[in-house]
Amino acid sequence: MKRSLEHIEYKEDTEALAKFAKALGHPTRIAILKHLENQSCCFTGDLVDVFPLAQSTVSQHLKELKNAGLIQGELKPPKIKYCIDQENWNIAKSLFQKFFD
Amino acid sequence: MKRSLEHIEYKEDTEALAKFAKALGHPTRIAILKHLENQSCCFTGDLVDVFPLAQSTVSQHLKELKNAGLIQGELKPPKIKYCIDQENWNIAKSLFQKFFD
DNA sequence: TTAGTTTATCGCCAATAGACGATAGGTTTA
DNA sequence: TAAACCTATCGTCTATTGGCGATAAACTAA
Repeated sequence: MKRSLEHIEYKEDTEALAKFAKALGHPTRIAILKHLENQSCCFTGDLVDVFPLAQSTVSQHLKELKNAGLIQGELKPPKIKYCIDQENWNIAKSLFQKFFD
Repeated sequence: MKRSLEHIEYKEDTEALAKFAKALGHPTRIAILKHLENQSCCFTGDLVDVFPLAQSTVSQHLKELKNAGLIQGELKPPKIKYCIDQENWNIAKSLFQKFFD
């Protein structure tokens, strides 16, 4: 994008909401989060079994969810346990709530 | 994306939520919608004045919001009046609500 | 009919996203 | 130590996104 440097300034809430929404903007990531809500937590391998996607692809989606703050990874060697990041989850929840009135 | 043809099948709600989220995944579009919530309605030209973006860019964002169903355009020649699509807005609202529990 | 106004679309370009296979980096177990 | 297991990262590819200017399309007003 040509204007990536001379960035438009938006309100903090607007940026935050867009960031969360962007992370939710792919059905696989929605499905991952729904899965995490049910199971409360799970490992990467569990998800690779659930979705017909390469392990690297699932890992990439997890990374994006983690970057958005929606999930967090806990080292349980040799596995990694992913859970909803409850704090940011609540922030996202209230941002969407407020947005939709 | 290599697998765009052999698409994964997700639940209807998952697809719908991802579609709405994707449309919300850009700060400009969030800002446009917030503006529409305040003004209830507005014309393309109004938004072009508000945002430091080319007219074609604003038009493009409006198109994406319309494709997602979040807004609708009403012909008021020679202008076009954009408003929130209340029906789909409520659908989106409840999908996000349900998603976040 | 002509000119002006308003918005959508087209064509282009750079950057990002989404998929994959292959590889690397841990940890556990034999 | 060696082998096995689990996950992240790298490199590559294609599709999509987001920006712009220029142009087209549709309507109004002179």
